Amino acid sequence: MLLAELAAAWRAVSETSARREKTALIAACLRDAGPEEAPLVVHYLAGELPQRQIGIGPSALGDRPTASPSPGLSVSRVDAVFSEIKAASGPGSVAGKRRLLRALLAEATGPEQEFLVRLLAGDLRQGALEGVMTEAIAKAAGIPAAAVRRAVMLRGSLSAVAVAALSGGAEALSAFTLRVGRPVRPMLASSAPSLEEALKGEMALEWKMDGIRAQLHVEGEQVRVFTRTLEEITSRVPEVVERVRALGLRSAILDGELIALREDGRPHPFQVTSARAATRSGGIGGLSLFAFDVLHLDGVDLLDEPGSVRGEALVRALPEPLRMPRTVTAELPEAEAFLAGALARGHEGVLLKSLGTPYTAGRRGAGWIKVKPRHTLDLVVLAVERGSGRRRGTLSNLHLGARDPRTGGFVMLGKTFKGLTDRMLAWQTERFTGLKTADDGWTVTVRPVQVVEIAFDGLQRSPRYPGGLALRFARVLRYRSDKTAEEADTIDTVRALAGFEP
DNA sequence: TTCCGACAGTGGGGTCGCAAT
DNA sequence: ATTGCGACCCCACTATCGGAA
Repeated sequence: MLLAELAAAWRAVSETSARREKTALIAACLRDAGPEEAPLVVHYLAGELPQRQIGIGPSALGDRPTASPSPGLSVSRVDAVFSEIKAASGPGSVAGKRRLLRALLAEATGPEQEFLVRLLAGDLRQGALEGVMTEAIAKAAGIPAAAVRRAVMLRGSLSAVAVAALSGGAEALSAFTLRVGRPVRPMLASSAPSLEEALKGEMALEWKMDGIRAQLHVEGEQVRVFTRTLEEITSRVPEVVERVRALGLRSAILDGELIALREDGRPHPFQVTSARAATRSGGIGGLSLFAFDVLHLDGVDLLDEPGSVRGEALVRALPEPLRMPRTVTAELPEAEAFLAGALARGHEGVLLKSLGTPYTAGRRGAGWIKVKPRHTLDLVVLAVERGSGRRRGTLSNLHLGARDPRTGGFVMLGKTFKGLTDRMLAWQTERFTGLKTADDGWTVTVRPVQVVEIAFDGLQRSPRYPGGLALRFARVLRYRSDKTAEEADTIDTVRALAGFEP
């Protein structure tokens, strides 16, 4: 298939907002691509590369050569060049990667260049990623979307499933089953503002820890560990591998959290856990496992079993210190006490899990609900950045500061663009245009007078901001035009809230 | 006809490894 | 030795479409 056809399909998908039309366009494109190139089309139109990452980021995409006048590039040739770029490493490799990329772009026409650059930047914005792609595969192969979705969750790969579906139909998809050693998409949780809203009848409650999600595959002596995105991190967490190997499980797939704990059992800040899990040289150690689910145990698949059955299996499989603390209740006061216990021990909150639902991998369903307390501060807007994509033409990303009573100035604590409705976006664009004091084309500096109420999950040490503190997951609740900047929260309040010296 | 679940989009801070400076 | 870049951990929230009720 010519890249030009793919680029044209992308253009068409971008230009319609109807999902069914997007699905139909992509399905047609999949049928046009032969069996060789269909997996590439699936990857590209879902905004991914089969190589995953090739070492090309935004800064490498800046300069483009003159476009070729006529299309000649095939989809498989693009794939070959991407592999070549990925393979480049060692001294001089950055320049080498860029040379290869430039040569590829020189072979492409204008629309093809546009597609390639947007693909590599992760910026296709065609309103079709995995969800729509799954529908399109189903449509192209003439099988139910649910069958495709399930195969994707079990196989962890869209393109592998697409190939099977297009060549072998529903029958080929039934060959994708749970297999020890091959990670599945993890089940995700939605969130609720309070226990009252989340607790519906009898449910399991578990601590919610601020660690790294991990899926462990055990087969006799062999233990492998995967992250939420199915990256393998076995070699980075030898202490966890050893601990699980020592249990002598015959075969198992476990789901849980890895976290760095202090001697007193309280959690380290997330930054410590993250650093330990990211260090490849190994040997740092110090991560503890808290498993909360089991998808397979001793030859028996459990992921379609209800939560209660999997809970019992987990108790059989693991000793208590390796399991996430858990209780089962239908009573609000009991749930509140459990949440208070989790918070008192320094954890984020709790998860509420329905006892009846199976492990619905890869979906953020209503089966699991997280509840975390929310902190708020009244901060002052110091500057605003221009938005992009659908926020183009607006002032979107807010720079937030706390008042410094000693200097009369403000200490920046981070940015946020979250929580804004279109109406708020329109209002703030107008408001901050009126308060503008400087404009570098991207960031508009404003008179620091507008107060905004910000919700956030916690404070962390920051090497970036002047106060040595940054907000975690800040989002806008509402503008406080009833307050003046002199009434905003001070940096002293924020420091006291942090509970540590920056 | 209205409601609601799923999806895509818009980005946030921090850390590591590697290559370039 | 330091800096810059890419990748990947953690993540919240709104708008929209289209099927369910």
